[in-house]
Amino acid sequence: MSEITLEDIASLAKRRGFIYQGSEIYGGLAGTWDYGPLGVALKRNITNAWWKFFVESRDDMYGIDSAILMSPKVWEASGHVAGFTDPLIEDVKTKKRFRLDHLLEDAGVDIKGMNLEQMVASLKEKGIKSPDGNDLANPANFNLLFETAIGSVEGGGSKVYLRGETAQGMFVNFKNIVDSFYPDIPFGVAQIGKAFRNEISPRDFVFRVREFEIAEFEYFINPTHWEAEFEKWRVAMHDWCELLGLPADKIHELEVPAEDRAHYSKRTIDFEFDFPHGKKELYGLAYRTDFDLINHQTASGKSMEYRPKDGSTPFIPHVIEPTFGVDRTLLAVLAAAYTEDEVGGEKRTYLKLPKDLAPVKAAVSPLLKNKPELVSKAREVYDTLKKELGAVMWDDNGNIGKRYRRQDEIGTPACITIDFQTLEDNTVTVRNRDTAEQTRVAIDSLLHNL
RNA sequence: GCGGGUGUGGUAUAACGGUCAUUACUCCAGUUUUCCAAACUGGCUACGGGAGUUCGACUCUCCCCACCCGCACCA
Repeated sequence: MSEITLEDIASLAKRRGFIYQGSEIYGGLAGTWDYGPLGVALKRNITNAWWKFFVESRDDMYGIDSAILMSPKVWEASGHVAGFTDPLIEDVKTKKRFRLDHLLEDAGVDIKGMNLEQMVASLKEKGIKSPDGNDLANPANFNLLFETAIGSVEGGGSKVYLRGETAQGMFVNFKNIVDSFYPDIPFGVAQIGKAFRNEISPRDFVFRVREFEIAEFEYFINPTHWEAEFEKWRVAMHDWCELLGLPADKIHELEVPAEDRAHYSKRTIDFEFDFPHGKKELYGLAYRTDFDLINHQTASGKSMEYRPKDGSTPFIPHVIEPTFGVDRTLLAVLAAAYTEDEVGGEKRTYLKLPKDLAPVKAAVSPLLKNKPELVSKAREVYDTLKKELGAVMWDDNGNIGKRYRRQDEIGTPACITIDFQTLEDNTVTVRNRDTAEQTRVAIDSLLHNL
């Protein structure tokens, strides 16, 4: 049994209708992927489980769905317009690009408030060369925010950005939530939605893409006990991983050192997962302090203070932010579920998905498709289950073994087969995906059994 | 963005400057089949896109696009 690769997963995902290359018939568009029928089902099951786990099952969490287009002032206040930009400069010989700001900082230059021109001037003044020892040229800013324009007149209109993260939608609605519900602190605001980043090089299937889905929440706290809140969510994130069926020994916490942290963060933990292409970031947990609320208070002129009901001193809440990349979650789930073993001496591939996540909950088949009495009985069972479970598939392709293998590959936990005994005593066989074992179950207790 | 590699049906592949582009699996229709990709018959589907060279290009050249590996980036 060889190591599984990203390509194994991408190939199965395409073949079975989970994930397709974006705009494929036109040669594709880099960094975009389309979810097919099974992919969207799997993704929904994941986001629904997330919503249930972090929002619905709690009484301190408020869900929202904010607009993708937001006032440009939001991104100026958040620091994304300035801070989401990387000034890069090119080695004239090797053509490698380096961070201009990093080169200056390494040379002891204080770059605060410098624009690109000033940085280049400072670089020349100091005679800084590239790490490879050559001259540097062609400085350029790379901003990760996608831009578009409001207004249908070409060239006219005003510039707006596609949101680079969903977090700001939560911060700008902080006041609204407080006004509508006046929750006790601590409380959280949660959202699942698309975000966009103009990545220089999208990579590794759906791992790094230009359009992606994020599930995250901002948990507003009193800063005096931020460590305890941070710890609470750290543990909850592991519980979530377990719920997804991700093996605990494939999850690694990385304490992000101060110099690598985002400017606003006092503490960050990356949750890394052993993906087929290596140990990579899956989730993040950050203590964002009061950075965002203060920025928005300053920029908007609206108070972001929270007045405790007990009359104690008002304060601007601090924020703990757990972030979950949905596409990365789906990739991790697929990678963890992808299993090869042998049944009856034949190799088989199957997705060992948790029942709740499986895109198809059960497949129904007549043992033989040329026996009308079996087919009509199977149809009956199918119709009943379909009504109750929804995600049930009818499968009468080829022979029974072939159907089992087919369902294995998409992770269907149970295959229900109607045979001649069914006609006599109203029982069916239920075949288990993981063990390939079959049990006889009365039709009446099928629902309960699944 | 830089460097290297790759691009042939849904998947995995073969060949060739010159008839209708090979094979397997999948898929579809049918025969058959009393539980793990059986067999038989038939069928759909491909040279990533665009220019150029040539009498003729999937094959050679250039440009573009996408994917993979390395670097860089990853608030």
